[in-house]
Amino acid sequence: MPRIGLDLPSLVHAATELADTQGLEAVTLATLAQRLQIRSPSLYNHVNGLPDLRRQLALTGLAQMSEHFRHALADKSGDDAVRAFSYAYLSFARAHPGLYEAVQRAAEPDDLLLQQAGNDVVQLAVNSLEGYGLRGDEVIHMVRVIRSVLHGFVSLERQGGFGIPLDLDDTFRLLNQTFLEGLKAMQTKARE
Amino acid sequence: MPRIGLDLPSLVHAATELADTQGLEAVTLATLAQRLQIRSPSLYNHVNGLPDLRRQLALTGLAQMSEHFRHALADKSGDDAVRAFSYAYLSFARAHPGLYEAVQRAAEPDDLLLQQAGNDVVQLAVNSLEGYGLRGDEVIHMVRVIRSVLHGFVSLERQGGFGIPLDLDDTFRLLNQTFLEGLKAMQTKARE
DNA sequence: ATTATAAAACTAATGTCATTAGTTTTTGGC
DNA sequence: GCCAAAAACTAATGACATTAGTTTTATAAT
Repeated sequence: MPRIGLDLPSLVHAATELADTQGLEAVTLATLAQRLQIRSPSLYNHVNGLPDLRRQLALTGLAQMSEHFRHALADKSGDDAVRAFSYAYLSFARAHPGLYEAVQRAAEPDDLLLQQAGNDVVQLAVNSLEGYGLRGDEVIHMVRVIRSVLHGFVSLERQGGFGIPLDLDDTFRLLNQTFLEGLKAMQTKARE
Repeated sequence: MPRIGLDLPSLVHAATELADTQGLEAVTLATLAQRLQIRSPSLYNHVNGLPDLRRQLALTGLAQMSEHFRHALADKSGDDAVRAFSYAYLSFARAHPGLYEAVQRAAEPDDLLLQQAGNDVVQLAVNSLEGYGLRGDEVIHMVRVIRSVLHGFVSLERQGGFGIPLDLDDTFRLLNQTFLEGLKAMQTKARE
C-alpha cells in the first residue's frame, strides 16, 4: 500500500485532462483511478462519488473561464470588448472541450458556491455589453442572447453539427458581425 | 411467454415518451424494457443495442422536426419566415426535449440516412433565409448562425443555464429581433 | 523516540446496466 | 397439421459506481 500522495487538486487535474482529451463521458471513476494508478474506491477519500467529481470539474472550469475572459477583456470597450469576449469564449471552448462540457450542467439550487462561480462568468459578459445604452432588464436579456449565440456555435461545432466543409472561423466572424449589428440596431431603437 | 406484439415503431414511441418526460439519459434498455413489460434482452429483436435505439430516436426526431417546420413555414416569407422558423424551433424543443436532445448527436460518417434527415431540416432553415440577398456560401454561413442562436437558447434554457428569474419568452423575442436586425444589416453591407 | 489517531490506501461484495449465447414458444404461410 | 422464422425467454459475463470493513502510513502529541 504505497501511499501515492494524492490530493484533490491533482485528482481534478487528471480528470480535466481526461475530459479534454477523451470527452466528459470518458471521465468515470474507473478510468480516473486507472490513470492515477489507484483502485477506484480509493477515490472516495477525495471526492464524494461521480457527481461530486463532475461538480469539481465544473468549479475549476468556471474559475478558469473567468480568468481567461477577464484577461481578454482587460482594457477593451465597445465592439472590441464584445468581440474579445466572443473570441475568448470560442478559444476556451476549443482548448478545453471537456471542461467546457462539465460547466454546462446546471448547479443544484442549494449549491451556492457553484452558482456564484457561474454568476462571475456571466458578470463578465455583462461588462462586455457596457456602453450600448441598454437599460434595466435589457442588459440581462442581451447577455442571454450573446450567451445563446456563443454556446450554440460552440456546441454545434463540437458535436460536428455543421456537416458541410466550409470554414468555421468564417462562420464565427459572420456570427459576431451579425450580432454586433443587431446589438447596435437595438440600441438605436431603444433611444427613440 | 405471451407474445406482446411489439414492433419497432411502438418501441420507438415508448422510448420517445421516456425521453421527453424523464430526459434522454433515462432512456436505457432496462427502463424501456420495464415500461414495455419485457425483459431487456428481448429488445435486441427489434433494435441493435442502445446506440441503435438512440439512432432511431434521432431519426424520428428529425422527421418530426421537418414536418413541424415545414408546416410553420408554409406561405411565409421574409421576416415572417425567419420568425416562424425560430418559434417553430423553440416550440419543438420545448414540446419534445428528449427527442430534441437525441437529435443533437452527430451522425456517423457512413450513416447516410441519418445524415439526409439532418440535411432536410437544414434545408428548411435555408429556405427561411431566402430573400435576404445572401450569395453563395453566405447562405450556409448564415444558416449556421441562426442554428447557433436557436440551439444555444434552447440548450441553455433546458439546462437551466439562465439563473435569474426573468421571462424567457421576452429574451427570445429580443433574440429574434436582434438576429433579424443583424441579418438585414449584413444584407445592406453585401449590396455595397 | 513512542504512540495514538486520522487519512489514504486497500479488498470484498452488491446492484445496475448492456450485451451475448443459447433456449423455448408462438405464429403465419404452406 | 407442419415448419421455419420471429419474438420472447433464461443464464451468464463484464463494466461501472458504490458501500462496508480492513490495513497501512504519516503525523502530531506526548
